Amino acid sequence: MCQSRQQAGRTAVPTTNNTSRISQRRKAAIAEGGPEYAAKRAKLVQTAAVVFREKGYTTATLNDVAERFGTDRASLYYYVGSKEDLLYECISTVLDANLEQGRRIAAGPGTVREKLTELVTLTLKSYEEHYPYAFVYIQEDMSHIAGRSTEWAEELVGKTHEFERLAFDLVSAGIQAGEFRSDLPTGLVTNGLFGMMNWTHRWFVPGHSKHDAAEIAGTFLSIFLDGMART
Amino acid sequence: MCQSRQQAGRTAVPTTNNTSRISQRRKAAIAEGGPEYAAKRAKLVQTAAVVFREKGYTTATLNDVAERFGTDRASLYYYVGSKEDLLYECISTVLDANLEQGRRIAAGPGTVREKLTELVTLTLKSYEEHYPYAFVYIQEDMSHIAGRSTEWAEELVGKTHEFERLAFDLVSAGIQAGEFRSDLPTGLVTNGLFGMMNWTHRWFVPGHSKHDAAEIAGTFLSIFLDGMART
DNA sequence: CCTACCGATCGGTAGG
DNA sequence: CCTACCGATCGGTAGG
Repeated sequence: MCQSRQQAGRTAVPTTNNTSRISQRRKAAIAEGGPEYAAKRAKLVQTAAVVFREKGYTTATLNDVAERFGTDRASLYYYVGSKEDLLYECISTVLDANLEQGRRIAAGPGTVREKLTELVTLTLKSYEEHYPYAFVYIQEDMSHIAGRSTEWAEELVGKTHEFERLAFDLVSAGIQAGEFRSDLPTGLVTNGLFGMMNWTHRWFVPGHSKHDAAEIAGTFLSIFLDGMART
Repeated sequence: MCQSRQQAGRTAVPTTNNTSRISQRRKAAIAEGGPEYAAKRAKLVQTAAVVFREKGYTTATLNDVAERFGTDRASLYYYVGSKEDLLYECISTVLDANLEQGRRIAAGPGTVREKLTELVTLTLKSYEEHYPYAFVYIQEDMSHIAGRSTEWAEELVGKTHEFERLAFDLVSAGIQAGEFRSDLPTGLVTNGLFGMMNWTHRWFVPGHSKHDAAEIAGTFLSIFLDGMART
């Protein structure tokens, strides 16, 4: 794709020029914490999520985002420092929410089956609630997006792994406790569960599909929990 | 990302200029059917598949492909008419193979469980065998890639739906025959199965992963078939 | 002086 | 098959 001259160069310096006048004004506006500014910034991120969902992150241009936002492309830089900033904002919101709830479920009371039921339901309801942010999160493979391991990409990949680990540990505990069958590799089982959940982004459009998140979660859980039951 | 002027325009005419000198020479070479030419063209498609897998189709440039192929970007047009041609070649090979085998399985003898076992095993072994073509097929969402409904995109989407329909009909037949439980929506069940299979592209690297296609297929089938069993 | 931008253009690269 | 380019557009920044 088209790269900025900073990326095109051989240096590994940050992509964004953080000393430009517009970036200084952006930082000042963020520091001030005006509620109007914050609201308009959040609205911009939402607009970006809609456009990224429609066209894909790399194919979508900042001009597409600006047009939908009803402003000029150059004006976006009053709110964000780069296109990647927009992607980060889209993803981190839903990811942080999922992770916090996931940790709470894992640490809470209940059997493995109950906790997995909560975790799967949370994931699909979060997808429904945080659409299209959640779509962008699943669609955009971080390892493909970030050419090199930037700090923010590593953070998002790390948090994704932590969430997956919550499920893996629950499956593992279920096998240990004798709730689940023990003849299948735990990693493959967990990957299969996430496959059912994450592939929804290709066919589930909240508000426009035949079934809602609760029904989808229920169906997947029926298959998974019965399929994993000790015979 | 950067779009060609044909796409940027409002017309629905083909992207490629098929009257250019290089395209006429390409057609002549294809018509002649020289084995050397065909072999080098196939090698180019394979190189493209490797690059598309690494960077993603839109992010990858023809210069990336040419560099890996050991030639100039402009020279690629002696073998293919456009970047989209390379994507089509990558995908149609694996898709046609899967569809042909899938039809044979569906039309053949056996119970629903036996046929689904064959279909899932075929899909994962095909992924393993046709990697990285198969990765590109799953990764690149056709509805995102083709801005408008081009002929080749429609063909690939149609064939994908036909393959999915084979599985849907098998699940449906299994419910009718009393082999499967009847309390879950057939569409969601089928989507869950394809989710398990297709999400492999995010974590399964043939030859570099802990488990092979047969083990993955066996694990998914154990969960799915036991989970779908009539209680 | 501030805010929220605009019109114009930068260096580079896209597919062809 | 390369050299030499095109019309268009990229993400990002300049001054006002």
